[in-house]
Amino acid sequence: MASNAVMEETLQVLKDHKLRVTPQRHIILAYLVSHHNHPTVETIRDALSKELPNIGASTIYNTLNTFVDHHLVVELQNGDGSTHYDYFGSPHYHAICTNCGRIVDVTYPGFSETEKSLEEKTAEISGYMISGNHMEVYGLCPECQIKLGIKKND
Amino acid sequence: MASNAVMEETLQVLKDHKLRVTPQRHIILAYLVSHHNHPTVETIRDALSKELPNIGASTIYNTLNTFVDHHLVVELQNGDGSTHYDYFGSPHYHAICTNCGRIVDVTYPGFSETEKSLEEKTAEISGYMISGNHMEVYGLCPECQIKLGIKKND
DNA sequence: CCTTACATTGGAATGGTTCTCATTTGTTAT
DNA sequence: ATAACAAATGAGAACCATTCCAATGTAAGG
Ligand SMILES: [Mn+2]
Ligand SMILES: [Mn+2]
Ligand SMILES: [Zn+2]
Ligand SMILES: [Zn+2]
Repeated sequence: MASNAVMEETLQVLKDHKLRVTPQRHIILAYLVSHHNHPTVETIRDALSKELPNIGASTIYNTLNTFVDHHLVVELQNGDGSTHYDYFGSPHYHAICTNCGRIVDVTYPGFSETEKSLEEKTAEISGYMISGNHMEVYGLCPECQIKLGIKKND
Repeated sequence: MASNAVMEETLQVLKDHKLRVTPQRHIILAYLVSHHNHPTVETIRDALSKELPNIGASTIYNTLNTFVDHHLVVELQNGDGSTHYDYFGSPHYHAICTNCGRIVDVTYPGFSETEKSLEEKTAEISGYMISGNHMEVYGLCPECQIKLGIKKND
């Protein structure tokens, strides 16, 4: 279960975004804030089965779509057919395993400059009024490298 | 219809990748090489209805998935629910309109360095063995800016 | 030309996501 | 506190992009 501090924080986030505070929204957001596992709707439903035993799948979809609209949450695909969700509290991007689908967070000093530069150049060239970006990197996670018997430098 | 030169080029591409040369593959690849409209499976099916009146949807999916596996083609989502496909002849990324879904190609001098740097840093930090990346930028296309009556600098 | 491994076909199945609508609930104003 | 209204919820049905399957067709090598 989410800590008291997380519950306070998420309550404030909902209020800041002028979103109606329902138990479902509060609990889902608290779950996302305290878990960086990039869950699917099913994963969330299972994880919250104690706190919200009767929640409908549509409510989870509605809630997550609302969070996405408010840029609280981002959507990710890893090739397994379902959408993964991620609370976007601090800027980062993702490395996605092409073998097992594992998604890990990545950032580095200077990443936000890279981002900003990409957006500025894109605006200049395309004429789009930029509102955001997604960067993803694909490859084999360390575990799959071992599992598949692949040598790094050879 | 695709030009003679395109047909020769795509034939060679298929051979280079040791892909069996079927009319369906050849025509689909030629279509993608000569159109940068980021089509869906339905778009492709409609566009090729003269040349391939009896092609099955599963054949188009199979073909495109094969091309994706061989890194000839990349998949894109623009939020309309279906996957868009793009022949990836030269390195570029995409600006996607959040209002109408329009996808345009972008590149700039130094882009490949940005890409390479992102991949190297990701490998270092995550331990993944990198095989590729996707970068996308979101915003309003020029047409939608006008349609929605949005001023750029104000 | 024969062989065979692989590709195509079309229809059915799948499954993630959205839709519908009756009911409940949160919020704001009185 | 209460009332009134808009918005959210949840169960199930509907949707539809994509995959699966078994039968048929065909490209490519010998
Ligand atoms: Mn993340
Ligand atoms: Mn493109
Ligand atoms: Zn993996
Ligand atoms: Zn647009």
